[in-house]
Amino acid sequence: MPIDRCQCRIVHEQQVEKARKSALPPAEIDKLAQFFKACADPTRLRILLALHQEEMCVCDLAAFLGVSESAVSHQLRLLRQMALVANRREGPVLYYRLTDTHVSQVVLVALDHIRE
Amino acid sequence: MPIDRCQCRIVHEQQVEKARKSALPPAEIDKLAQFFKACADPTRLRILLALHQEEMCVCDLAAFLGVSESAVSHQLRLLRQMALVANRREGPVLYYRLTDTHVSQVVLVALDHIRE
DNA sequence: TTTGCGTATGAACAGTTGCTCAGATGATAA
DNA sequence: TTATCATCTGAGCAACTGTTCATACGCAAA
Repeated sequence: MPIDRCQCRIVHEQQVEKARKSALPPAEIDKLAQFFKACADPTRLRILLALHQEEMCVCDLAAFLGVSESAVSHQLRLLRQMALVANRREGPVLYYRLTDTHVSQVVLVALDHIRE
Repeated sequence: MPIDRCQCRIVHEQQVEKARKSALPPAEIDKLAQFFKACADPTRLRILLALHQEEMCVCDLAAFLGVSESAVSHQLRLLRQMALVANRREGPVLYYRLTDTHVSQVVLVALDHIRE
């Protein structure tokens, strides 16, 4: 019987209907959530902020962050899958960089928010 | 002995040093991560997007989202603690709204990113 | 004060996350 | 080929997250 989980009697039908009409498709909501998840970890944030300055290899990032190279590699894979970073091979070394400016933009606006 | 966890011999000292100098303080990194965590859940994202249109009460949000009012209330508390939403009481009803435009801005830029 | 409604809260549990460890790639040089 | 280096990957586990359930709170009308 819990089909409609809201047991309230007073529901502003118009507002709910309006929200339903302008809602994004579930697939897009999930993608958005995934994107924010990628930014929602201190280690990954520091990676993104570091790469915002210039490209770096896994080894450098590990030294900068003070964590194991394995941990960095795992995080970079996640960021790669989300298309936030890309890499370039030079011999045995992989240099990572941000894929586009959207990432920096998002982080900088968020920074404005928490600083205000 | 694992003070310096990076066992690599080739570390680009200059780049690491540059990254260290321009790094944000840990407190700010954590705040940023918390902010993104608040956006990193489909339910909370849908709440934020709905409130971007107009203010809504807990009951309406529950109906719109198709989840229990308790679940909505828990999520709203989190968003309140992160100062992403604020509320206004009218009798027994609490109407929630976004606190500022930064949230919408961030979400919209992120949307651009995933759509490109 | 008592009742009823909308909302808030704490405990508890399944699912997820980020790390470490050990081993496997792939490129390069001997 | 073999050895070495930088990096990647899968398994495993402690810590965290989002939901449900039961209960408590706060306001308004009776």
